[in-house]
Amino acid sequence: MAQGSAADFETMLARVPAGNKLELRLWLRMLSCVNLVSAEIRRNLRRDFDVTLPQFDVLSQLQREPKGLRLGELSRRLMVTKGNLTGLIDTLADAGYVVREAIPDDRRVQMVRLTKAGAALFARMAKTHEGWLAELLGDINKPTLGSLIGELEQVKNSIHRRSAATKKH
Amino acid sequence: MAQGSAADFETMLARVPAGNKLELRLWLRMLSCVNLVSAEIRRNLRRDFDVTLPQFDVLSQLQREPKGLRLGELSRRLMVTKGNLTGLIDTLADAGYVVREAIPDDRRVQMVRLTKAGAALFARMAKTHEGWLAELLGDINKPTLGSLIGELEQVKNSIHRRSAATKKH
DNA sequence: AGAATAATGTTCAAACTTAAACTATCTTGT
DNA sequence: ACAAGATAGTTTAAGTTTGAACATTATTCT
Repeated sequence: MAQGSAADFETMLARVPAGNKLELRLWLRMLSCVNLVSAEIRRNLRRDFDVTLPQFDVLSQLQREPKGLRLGELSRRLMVTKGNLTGLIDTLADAGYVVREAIPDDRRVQMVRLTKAGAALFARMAKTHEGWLAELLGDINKPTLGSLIGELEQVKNSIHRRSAATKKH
Repeated sequence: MAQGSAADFETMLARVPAGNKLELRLWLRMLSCVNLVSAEIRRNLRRDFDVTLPQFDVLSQLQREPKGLRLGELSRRLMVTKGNLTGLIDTLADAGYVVREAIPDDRRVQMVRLTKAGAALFARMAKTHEGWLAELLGDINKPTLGSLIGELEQVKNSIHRRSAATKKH
């Protein structure tokens, strides 16, 4: 990176005062972790594959769906707006990694799927990407990883049930 | 939000295949949680205070430091580039919420601190913000919150020790 | 069928973000 | 003192992201 990057260790430890509500402390801590990992992954993707993180995320979702995805479904999965996705897909389509396709049933929808080149690119990246994560989280033992995954599922479910965006009616 | 927002419940549960490496699953789950909370907080801040999330983050950091912070230090704490911060501070200064100040010792540095108006705005927002988090994470009991905070500190430390950005060569 | 409503994706303006190049200033080593 | 290097913040170009308005196409309700 061109600039001062992630905070140094001492600064980080001072970030979440113990006096605060537990929920706030948990939020700030999750945010730190995600920011740190995102920064590292983005830097590595650019350096090794000349791909941006959002582009990687799109390819990653499409890779799971050989038949392709509608833009709206892709938007929901990536948790970005549809307007954002339009430009992102334009770029990836220009690069030859994805194609848009109409479907006969509904002339409003655009299916998007990986091209051979896109699938090949993602296959190359996926292994490396998994390695970066294994390295970054290398100090965490298996039981802790399992515990975190389970507890964060509770967190995710709580947010889903209680956020305005996903509240039914 | 103008567009389809966060993924629906069923979609989210299907997002992290059990076959993958634990580290990848943990990463994707952290990312989901942070995206969901960020979206909700951003929406609420805009609706109730007409403030963006990045602006809130800046005010939040400055609120802890009555004497102000250098831009570089602020950049590290927020984990954003210094170039980004320049524009962000410009906006907040134009709005009258922060001021830049030179210091006598070193003519390169700019200290930034809250104005009275900025401190007043943040005080209004802080309570509400804490309430949003308490609501979103309302299904998580105290022991789980504590466990997560502790385990995520391990995660943060692992990333710090192992990321290229913070490795001591 | 026809009108009202909903859903899908695009366009647009404004704001955010990165990464790199740059200017100005300070520090270090000789 | 002075050159070389480091540091602080700004500028710039390219790309990302949101949120709102929009056009098009489907669906629902008389």
